[in-house]
Amino acid sequence: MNPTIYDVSRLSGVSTATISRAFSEPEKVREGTRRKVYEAAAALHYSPNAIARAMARQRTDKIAFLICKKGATILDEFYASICEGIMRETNGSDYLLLISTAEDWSQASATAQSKQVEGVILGGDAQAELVSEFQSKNVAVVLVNNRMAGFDLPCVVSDERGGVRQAVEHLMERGHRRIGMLAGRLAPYITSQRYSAFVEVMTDHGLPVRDEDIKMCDLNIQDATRAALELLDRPDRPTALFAANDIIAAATVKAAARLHLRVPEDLAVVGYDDSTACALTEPELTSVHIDCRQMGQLCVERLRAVLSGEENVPRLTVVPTRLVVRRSS
Amino acid sequence: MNPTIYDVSRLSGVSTATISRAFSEPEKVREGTRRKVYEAAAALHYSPNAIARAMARQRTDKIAFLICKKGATILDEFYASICEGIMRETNGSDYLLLISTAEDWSQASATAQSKQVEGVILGGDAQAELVSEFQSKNVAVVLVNNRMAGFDLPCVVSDERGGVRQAVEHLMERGHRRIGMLAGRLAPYITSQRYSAFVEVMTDHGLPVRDEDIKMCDLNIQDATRAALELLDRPDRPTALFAANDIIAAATVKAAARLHLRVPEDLAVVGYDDSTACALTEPELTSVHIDCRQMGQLCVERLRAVLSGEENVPRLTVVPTRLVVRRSS
DNA sequence: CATATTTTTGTAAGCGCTTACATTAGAGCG
DNA sequence: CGCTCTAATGTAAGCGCTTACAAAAATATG
Repeated sequence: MNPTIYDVSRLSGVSTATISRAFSEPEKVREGTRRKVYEAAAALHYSPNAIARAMARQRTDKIAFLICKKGATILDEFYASICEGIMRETNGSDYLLLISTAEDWSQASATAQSKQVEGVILGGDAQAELVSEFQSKNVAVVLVNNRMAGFDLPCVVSDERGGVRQAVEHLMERGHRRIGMLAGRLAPYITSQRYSAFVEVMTDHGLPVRDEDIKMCDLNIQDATRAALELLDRPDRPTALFAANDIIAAATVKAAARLHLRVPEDLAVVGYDDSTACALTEPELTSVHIDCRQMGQLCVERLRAVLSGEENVPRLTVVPTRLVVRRSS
Repeated sequence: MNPTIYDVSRLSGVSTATISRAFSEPEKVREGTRRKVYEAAAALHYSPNAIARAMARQRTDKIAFLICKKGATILDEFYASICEGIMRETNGSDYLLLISTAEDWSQASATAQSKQVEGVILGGDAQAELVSEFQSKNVAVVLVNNRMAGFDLPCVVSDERGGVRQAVEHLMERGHRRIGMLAGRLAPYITSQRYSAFVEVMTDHGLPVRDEDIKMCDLNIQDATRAALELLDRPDRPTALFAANDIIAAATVKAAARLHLRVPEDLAVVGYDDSTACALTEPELTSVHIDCRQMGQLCVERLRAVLSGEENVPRLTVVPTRLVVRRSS
């Protein structure tokens, strides 16, 4: 059996109340007493029992990172990186982090409720119902890489439009005027952001956005390869391609190889996410780097702020991106 | 405030003891009573408070997946997949899963202690000290993809030797007799397993293992590319290469492209792990698939068994691998 | 030095469950 | 129908902390 606060009390001759204070608000106990307490605690290898503490305090200190998406999730490098950031920020703290993936919101909500979570960071395509559900149960919510109209909650997002701008303007600087895009389907928020930003940047620079230079594809390498081949296998093809993510960019490089196009001489390619995939292709991919770790850390900060009842927690936090130039452009 | 067991008691006219039983051992309460309880609970949106339950039961139902490795961890597809399996198996259950990475064992141990974990699944290169520490604190331990001499605990590993055999014999079937290997440094257990298995298989088939056909490299694409170039850039090169993992295999494909060797005609390549990297290279990589998800699930099963005091929990569980043949061989 | 004020410490009542033990209801039987 | 035996239910004492409130000690004040 682990030692309890009573054991420490007996050994140190100090009351349990004071011992409790010595651990949770040390400034409220006098130097000498505090020392006695710590010594006794050390001698007994005592450390406060988190369960009992949670019980008495009526708080669980549990937060969750919930990825709402079908299929592989934590496997997705993007979410894994955010997760890493969240873990980093959470590790030393009192918070207990619960990581979970949920396919539908009722499952997510059930999990959160039964595990007594006080706050959640929602990644992926969280539906509005889920958020309402949490709010009605008084669970704090922070959204990551998503935004939701009609809800008043902190969101942490990467600067998608800025990232696209960096990528596309980089291609322009390299002299490209005929720039196409391989846009992804299926990831509503991100996809639409990247596509519309692309159009915006092109327009800003007075370049035409031609229908035949734009293709949509699913976010897997097979379909992306198919789309890339269609887009490239004609004499009148663009000289540069902006891919909505690195997987699509890698597919583009493969398609180029099959068509005997040299990258970057015949075709420049820029990806998005700066994932490990970038290093694997020949040549390596230029890509837009997202600071996922920082996003994760920021999420925890926001959540902590909400949970501790701070006023004026920022509603929108935009994390800047950075272009990493490699050999594909 | 959430409803408590007393509220349900009042509404249903049943004692708290019976209500408690209705939730944790329903077979012990009579049909009619049980119905009354559930109805009242539903009306109040009651669900048992896990904290209080843990407090009373003197069990936390918390388990942890601890990845002991420096640097990126959850980002590593291999661990992420295991993690996925663990989450799957854990999700519906009463267990609360804590996922954490730790660079050194004292940190790991501190985390586990302060979070009141009852059992841990240790991934990565856990040191013996850490295991002793846990055992002395009565925390159940299961090892994944690792084995530790001198400790009596369940281990779940993939069949490394079998996987290597599948890969190498596949190359032999394709007619290769001059087979080299790019072995990884830095991951003690796995690296040594794969290397020695390679030597074993070659020897079994009466093929020579030539020093100049074997190279060690770090597990990153740069160093692997360097090693692959060294290995391949000579007239007397092997006709097939077995890479200790997919990253190294991808590097090999890159090196081959730079040397204008056609894959698989001039050089066959087989990787290991069957990671997403396989699909990204041109041509796609033949690789050995590890069923990480199943490994994760098995870990939870073993841990559950140990925690519930079962006798004769299997000490070693070997998960079979499967060769996935693609265009690189 | 006595008194008022502030700081530190102690006492004890919960927090929401579980469970050993006591009690009661129901079943089985002569 | 009265008795025994078993199954179902209830009573109440914790689980290890926190914290409101009371008491005591330290410090400041006249």
